[in-house]
Amino acid sequence: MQSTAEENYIKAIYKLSGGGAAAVSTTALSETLQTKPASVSDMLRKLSAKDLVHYVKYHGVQLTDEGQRVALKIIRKHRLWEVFLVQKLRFSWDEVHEVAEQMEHVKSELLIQRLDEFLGHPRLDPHGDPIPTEAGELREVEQRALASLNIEQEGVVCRVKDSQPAFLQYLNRVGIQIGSQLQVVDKIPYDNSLEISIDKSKSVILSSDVLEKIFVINP
Amino acid sequence: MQSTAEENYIKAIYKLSGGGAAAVSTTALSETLQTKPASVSDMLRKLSAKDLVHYVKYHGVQLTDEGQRVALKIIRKHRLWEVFLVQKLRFSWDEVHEVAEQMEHVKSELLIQRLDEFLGHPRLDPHGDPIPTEAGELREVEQRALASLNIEQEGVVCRVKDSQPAFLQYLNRVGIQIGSQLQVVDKIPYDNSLEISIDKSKSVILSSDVLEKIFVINP
DNA sequence: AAAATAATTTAGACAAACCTAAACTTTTAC
DNA sequence: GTAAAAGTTTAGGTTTGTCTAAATTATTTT
Repeated sequence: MQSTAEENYIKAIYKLSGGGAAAVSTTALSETLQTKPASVSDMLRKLSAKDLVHYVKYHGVQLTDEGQRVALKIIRKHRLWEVFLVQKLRFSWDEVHEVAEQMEHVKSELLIQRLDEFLGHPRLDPHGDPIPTEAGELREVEQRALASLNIEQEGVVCRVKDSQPAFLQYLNRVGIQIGSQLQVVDKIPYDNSLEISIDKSKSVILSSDVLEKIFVINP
Repeated sequence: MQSTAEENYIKAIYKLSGGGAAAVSTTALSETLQTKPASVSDMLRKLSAKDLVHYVKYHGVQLTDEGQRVALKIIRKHRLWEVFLVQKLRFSWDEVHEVAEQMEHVKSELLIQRLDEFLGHPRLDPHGDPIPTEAGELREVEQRALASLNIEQEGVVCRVKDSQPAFLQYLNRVGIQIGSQLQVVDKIPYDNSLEISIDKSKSVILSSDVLEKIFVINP
């Protein structure tokens, strides 16, 4: 059984490596986790001793198969709790992350099984991220970044890859949510921003930073 | 804000003092919390510095008003989660305690407000214990221990004062749950046990230990 | 390819929450 | 009312997870 701190490291390694494949640097982890690089080194030695990561000094870490299984389990719990908070307790998508971050560490197999059942075995969380199955499988949906669309092309928002309240509140304000119909009205080559129409009505200009974080289907 | 460990001490003091009034000894706490008396002394000094308890060396602790408020908040969270687990996730009453013990430490005012609302502002948890209000009030129901009933007298089970799985599973086996109609069939003076009929059908003999833990209304 | 810079690890400390062993109070027993 | 027993606290140590400062390794620059 892992401690909360260990679980947070494993989750961070998973996210930074984009699914557990690539190696992750100490500095990257220290930024994500808001701890000093020296503390990260310590913890990596510990996770390595537990065979949750492959760790080569000065050359970064990768999750082992076991580490990956653990990561997917935590992510499953996190995303199921997010669905619960939004669908059952009327949280908005910018309020769920911090609370789910705490609930994901509650230890009980039965709890997660029953929660999944209670929610009707959802496939996606409120940000459009896929929920791993009990067996640890990620069912990805084909999708592309809004930034990759050309003029006139359309898409339906299926996912946003940033859970920070500030970003989600920004999307609330411009009127973008999961399911919004977007269309590229114009390209501004100067800074790679796009003018986007939302649900066939108002249009806004989105910076390339934002365009990289919004994903659509049927492009 | 209190740590999980601090919260567990405050909860234990509340329970052992029977509501925060009486003073509680170091040994009693060490037994309840499964820690050594020396560790309890340490923590009491710490809680005292935070003004959550009145602590006089060698003479036990009591909760301060602030400590009592904190205790009731934790108990409120614990009992609301128990209701959730039983009513929404089909847990049985002997499975909820351990999980609720973890969930009670999640920090979010909004979460508890919304959970309370989602559950329909329940007044009692699955063991019949009252749920403190948001304002920190305990709405007790008039009740008496089964042990205090005389021959022929009846009552409806409204509460059981022991959340240990072993005890609750014992009640499951003899067929007693919240709402069961009990009647005293016979008194056995030798060991103060009683013969009790359950829901006007089968009858069982309950030891005085057990009789002290079951509470009834309309006696 | 050596020197400068950046990234990383080791060494030594600290706080929280626990422990054991020893010292100290309080209570109980005679 | 003193002595033994029981209960409690203090002193010093451990583990987990963090920190700063110093040492080490890798990378970049020239």
